[in-house]
Amino acid sequence: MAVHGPAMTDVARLAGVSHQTVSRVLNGHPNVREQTRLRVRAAIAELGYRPNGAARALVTGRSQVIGVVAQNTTLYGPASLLAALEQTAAEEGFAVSVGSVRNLDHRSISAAVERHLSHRVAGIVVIAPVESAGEALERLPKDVPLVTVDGDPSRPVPLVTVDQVAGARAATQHLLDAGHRTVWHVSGPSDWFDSVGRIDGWREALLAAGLVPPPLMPGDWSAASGYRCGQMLARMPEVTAVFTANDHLALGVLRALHEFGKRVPDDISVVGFDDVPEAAYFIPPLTTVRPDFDAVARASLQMLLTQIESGTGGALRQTVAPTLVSRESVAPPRR
Amino acid sequence: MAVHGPAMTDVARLAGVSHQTVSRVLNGHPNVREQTRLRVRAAIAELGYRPNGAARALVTGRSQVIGVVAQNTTLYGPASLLAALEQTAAEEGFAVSVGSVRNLDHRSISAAVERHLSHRVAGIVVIAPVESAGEALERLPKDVPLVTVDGDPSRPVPLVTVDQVAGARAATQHLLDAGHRTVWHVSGPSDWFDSVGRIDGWREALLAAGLVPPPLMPGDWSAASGYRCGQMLARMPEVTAVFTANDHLALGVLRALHEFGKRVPDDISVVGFDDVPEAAYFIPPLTTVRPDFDAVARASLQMLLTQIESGTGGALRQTVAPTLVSRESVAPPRR
DNA sequence: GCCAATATTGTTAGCGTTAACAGAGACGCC
DNA sequence: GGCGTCTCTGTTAACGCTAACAATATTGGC
Repeated sequence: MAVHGPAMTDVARLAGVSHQTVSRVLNGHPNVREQTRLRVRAAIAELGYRPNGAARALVTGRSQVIGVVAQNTTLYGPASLLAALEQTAAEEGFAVSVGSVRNLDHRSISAAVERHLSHRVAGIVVIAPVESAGEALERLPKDVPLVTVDGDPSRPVPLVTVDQVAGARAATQHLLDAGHRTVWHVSGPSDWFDSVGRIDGWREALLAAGLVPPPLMPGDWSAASGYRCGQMLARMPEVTAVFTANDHLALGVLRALHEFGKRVPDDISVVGFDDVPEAAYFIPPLTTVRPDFDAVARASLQMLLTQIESGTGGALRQTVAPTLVSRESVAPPRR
Repeated sequence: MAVHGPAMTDVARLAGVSHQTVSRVLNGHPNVREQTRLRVRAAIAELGYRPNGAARALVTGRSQVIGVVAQNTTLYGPASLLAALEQTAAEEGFAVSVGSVRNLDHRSISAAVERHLSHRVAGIVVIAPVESAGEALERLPKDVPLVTVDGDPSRPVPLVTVDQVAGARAATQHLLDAGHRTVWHVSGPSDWFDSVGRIDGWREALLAAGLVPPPLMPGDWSAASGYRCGQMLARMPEVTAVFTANDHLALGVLRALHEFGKRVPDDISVVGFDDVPEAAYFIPPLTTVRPDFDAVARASLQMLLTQIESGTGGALRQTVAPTLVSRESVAPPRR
């Protein structure tokens, strides 16, 4: 290991210039003669020189790294977001450092943020979809660019979020439009903002149609909990339409209905949320709501870069609209 | 943003010691008087001092960061691996920097590695499950600790991998044990080692039973390709058992079979691979093979840390055995 | 061909940390 | 009591880079 690569001075010596000129070439500084630039580039290539990010970070006070704090990066949503964020960041020349957290409480989040700060990240993206994270975010150091994704809409922190309410409203409305008398909802955990937003959207759509929302079936995002709720729904003959807070819940519901001999969409229509890649191959293919994770990633990175460059804090807010993807799990009710 | 936090000298001044003593306290150096240590700690706390990782990385030549190069972190396998890796790394005091790559070819991988190297990461984990990555890995700089996960078994590079062959053999054997005359296989893309290993295991099990493997059905991991293969399989009356290279392929197969009126497991048994969380809620619940991603993550990090500490290169190799998870998608064939 | 303006390059001084060495007490042993 | 040996602490010099300034070409206008 021992041997370190060549440093800027080595390149400079080989190219017959000062290290500062090398630095200028590297940073695309304008006033460098073309001929010199080429000589330097050749020297860089010949030595296989690689700039030392640590040294640069030390002197500029910022590294070209963006820290991400997230909880469960195995879930489809967070995973997609992280991947999209990383893609986008790479295009802008930034690396992404992940700080997974077991719980999204104050301590855990602060600790993750501290870790990022001691590496002098240029900015931080917090994927903080739950209640308990909110408080932590306000107490965070104000001197680092920060953006939250799917966080608490009521906090004065820069926020990018999928419009859960609109998505849920669209899903519910879609079922009502198909002719259903009412729509049941299997929700996510109540401390997730995503959950709350989807519940709100569902409720709004029903109220707007002059309907009284039926009791909520609370789930926890997992297919297992969807299955349990599905078993209950299957036993209630009046149920003809179900909107689930994500596709995995829908999968569980579908299986429960199947076991109880209920046919989808003939007996009961189902709409999910997320549009996981497999949703098109559920039995039957699932009508669902697709959030645009790329757009969210782009928006949050953009917001972060703006802060980084301008130095402005500012509590911006941006919302990305999801789209309804119509497949075969919805049909008019049989009378 | 402007304002930088306190530096080590500030802490030193407040504690009435030299900055070097502060450094010693921070790094747990033995020869510091207890009283001094406490005074320093108090000063650190009072100022909210945070060590500057960049400066440390500059002087030591290594940061407390581990770089991960991966392709599609949205897929269940890579995502789980990444999450597990991050968890484990955090416990050891390391941050994880992700370098996603669009393609796993030489150029892309090298570029990602270069990015990590210029940040002077302590080590690199390459999740390189495809053929085209192999070459790139051998050309990589030898002076940085590196471990590959699910890489090319034939290359002289430290490697941690799930025992694909054993997993596939177990899956196939499980179907044969149930009484099936032969087992068909829907595979992953042929340039993935995971794929190749699973094909080998399937073939081995059949050959060991004195059977001639039926033609391979090539898929690409997606439910869509599983669906296409499933449509073909459903038309062939002699097919009674299918082993798919992952659970999403299985999902596609299940749906195709369902559409063709084939019942699982009554008419055809299906076994998947991965044990995605939803597999237990497929229709019917899927028998599958579960790789232990945590174990893989632990093993690779361990291997990496060993290299980091000892400075030894060494082409170690470690294999993690997967386990068969039996559910309802397998039954004896009807005669 | 001369001067000012401009383009290009070089020099110097840190950034905040660790490593290597040096110094100052305290202790024990002959 | 002198001296080697610890234990603890301080001093100095890098690490590789960028920013600020200084110095040196080069250019254009007359």
